[in-house]
Amino acid sequence: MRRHDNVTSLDVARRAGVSQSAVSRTFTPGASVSKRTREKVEKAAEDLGYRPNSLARAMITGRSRIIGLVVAYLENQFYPVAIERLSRALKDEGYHMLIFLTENSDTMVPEVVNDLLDYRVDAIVTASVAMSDELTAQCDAAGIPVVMFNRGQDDERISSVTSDNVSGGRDVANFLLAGGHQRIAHIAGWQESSTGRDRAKGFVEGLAERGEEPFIVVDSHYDPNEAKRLTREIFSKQDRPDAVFVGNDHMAFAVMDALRFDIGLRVPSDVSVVGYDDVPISSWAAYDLTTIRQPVNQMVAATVEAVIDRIEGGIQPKQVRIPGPLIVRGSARKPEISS
Amino acid sequence: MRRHDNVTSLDVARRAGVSQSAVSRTFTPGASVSKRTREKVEKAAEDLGYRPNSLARAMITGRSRIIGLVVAYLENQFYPVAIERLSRALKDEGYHMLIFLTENSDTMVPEVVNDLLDYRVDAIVTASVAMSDELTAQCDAAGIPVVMFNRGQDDERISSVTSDNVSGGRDVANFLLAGGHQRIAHIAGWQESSTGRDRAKGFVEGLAERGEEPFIVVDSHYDPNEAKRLTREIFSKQDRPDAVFVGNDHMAFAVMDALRFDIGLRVPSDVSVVGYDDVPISSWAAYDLTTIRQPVNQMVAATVEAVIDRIEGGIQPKQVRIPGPLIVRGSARKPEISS
DNA sequence: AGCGGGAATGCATAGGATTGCAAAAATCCG
DNA sequence: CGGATTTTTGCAATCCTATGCATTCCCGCT
Repeated sequence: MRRHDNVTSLDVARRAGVSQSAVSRTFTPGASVSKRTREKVEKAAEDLGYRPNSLARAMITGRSRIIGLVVAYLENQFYPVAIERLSRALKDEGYHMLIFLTENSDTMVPEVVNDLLDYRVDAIVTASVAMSDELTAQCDAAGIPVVMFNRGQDDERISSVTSDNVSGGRDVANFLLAGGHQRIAHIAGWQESSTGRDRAKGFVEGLAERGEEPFIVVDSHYDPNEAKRLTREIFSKQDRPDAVFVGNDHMAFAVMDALRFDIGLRVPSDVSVVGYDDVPISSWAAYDLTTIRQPVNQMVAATVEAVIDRIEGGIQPKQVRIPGPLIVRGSARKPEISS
Repeated sequence: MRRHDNVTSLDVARRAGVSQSAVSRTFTPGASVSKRTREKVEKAAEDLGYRPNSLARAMITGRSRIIGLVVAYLENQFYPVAIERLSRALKDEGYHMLIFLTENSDTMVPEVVNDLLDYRVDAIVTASVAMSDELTAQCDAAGIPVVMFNRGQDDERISSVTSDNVSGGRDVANFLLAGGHQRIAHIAGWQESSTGRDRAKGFVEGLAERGEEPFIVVDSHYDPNEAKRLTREIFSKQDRPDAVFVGNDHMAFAVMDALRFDIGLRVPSDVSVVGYDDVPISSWAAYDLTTIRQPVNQMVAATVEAVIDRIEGGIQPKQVRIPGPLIVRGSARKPEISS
């Protein structure tokens, strides 16, 4: 097997007739090198095809410039889109992303986090994944900041970035009430997750403020198949809701399919449907889903900021909550315009 | 700023009363350590919370156990799904994924690849991204194997894994002809990409074998908006196709939306639509898309195998092409069952 | 008891870069 | 032009682990 003798800074140094330090310095922004040596080094590096070894650099500086991303699943389009933005934003800051897919379980997450710690990532971003206290402590002890994306957390040691799910839920309640709906069901997101809980909470509160109660609230565990099953169950009875707020868009599509194709109801004339996220598919004509937009760009920006702050500035963790607007489309009856 | 003094193998060695080598050996599978020292070391490591530093290990072994993934965009659900599978499969083999999102351009791809080379990744997997000859040569010189996922390549130095797009295209042609369609359009994938070309080629050949010609073939550049525009253009004329084969599912959805909601045609009674990929959305009732399945699992398995072979075995690059079945659903008129 | 051989251990080096420190060179300024 | 700075430069130590080699240990066998 052919060994590819990597060209090192020493090789470059020899060829350029300078010390190895000089080479290092030409490739370190802000280091002190004269124009002449820099040119010599650059020439030699070019000739030899030299590029600094990031791993060696990471070893000595103690920064890998790698961010670990832990994400549970990508079927819900919200995450791929967010990851895409996140990756781009981090690249602009000179960071790279080591990605891990995992189940949101008590056995897999620690395993994955250990792998990340082994790679001495500079920070960990979790998306749709919760961290146990134990794990949090472990990262904290290792001095590795954790930022949770789209999942809140009471633990003060962890930064989190979410949209304002409570007010989002409340907005949905108000919108549906304004549309004259009487019997509003909620197929809620996973009640073990902060997003699921908060959206449900805001929604129920919103109804309560107007003296109303939800027709029913059920936990879908963020599983579209489960959501479908629940839809069939709830809507095939005689006394059925006239509107449903679904915990996220991805499930809302499944719900709409079930309503239209399994049960034969029409949206929105028979039932109004509202989702949460505003993923790209929501604007597709087949669904045209009214939903709360999660401001992905702002959320990503906040995440990157939180990450960088903690890595470079040593700033304390913070909890960011960004409000998102209601996007009115055709899947839910609209309120009469009151003059 | 507090320095988190990382615990090193030396610390563990001291505490366990053994040499640093012994520590290293306990954490290296297959190395020669007695049960007694192993236990002492494990105990000490546990106490101190020691975990071997992957970066240091990578430096000395020359393997980072990191695979670089370059992918152009994640809106097309085919890629997130594939990435998810890929990540899991690689993890099982002890590899991790450094992910890069890029445009499929001549300026960005080299930039990204350089970043990857800097991290001394063990291999590069590209998804929906083409590599210039120059770049290929560069990776080759660095001894880093490249595997292209879902994109073919003439260059023998690169492994590629695709489905059999030519035969897939042909199958579509046959299916639509068997369904009695007379005027079949093709809103093709990007003709600069092998997938786009091959699917179009197989389709046109398939028609030709039965003495037919496509109604029209246009290049959508894999852009759903462009596909929509083309759909409106093609189908709003008097003399319109009675079927359309779309270059991938993601565009097929856009096409169906345009047909139904912009033009007011019905699928499949007015127009049959066939896609390519069989992403999860295709089976959603709202689209119920007839399509060619890309066998993601097999493709991922082949990709992982190709990667590992080249890293560990030094096997030569190879081109893998896996056939995928036609999945018949409701978006295209079905052939009469001939007794 | 003595010997042979495999297993276990430790020593020391390597891997490729960054960086504090001190020496050398270049620059400034009166 | 000489001394005082400032800028460049090189030396050498450091980051953390893997591993070839030499040595020691242990065990079984005659």
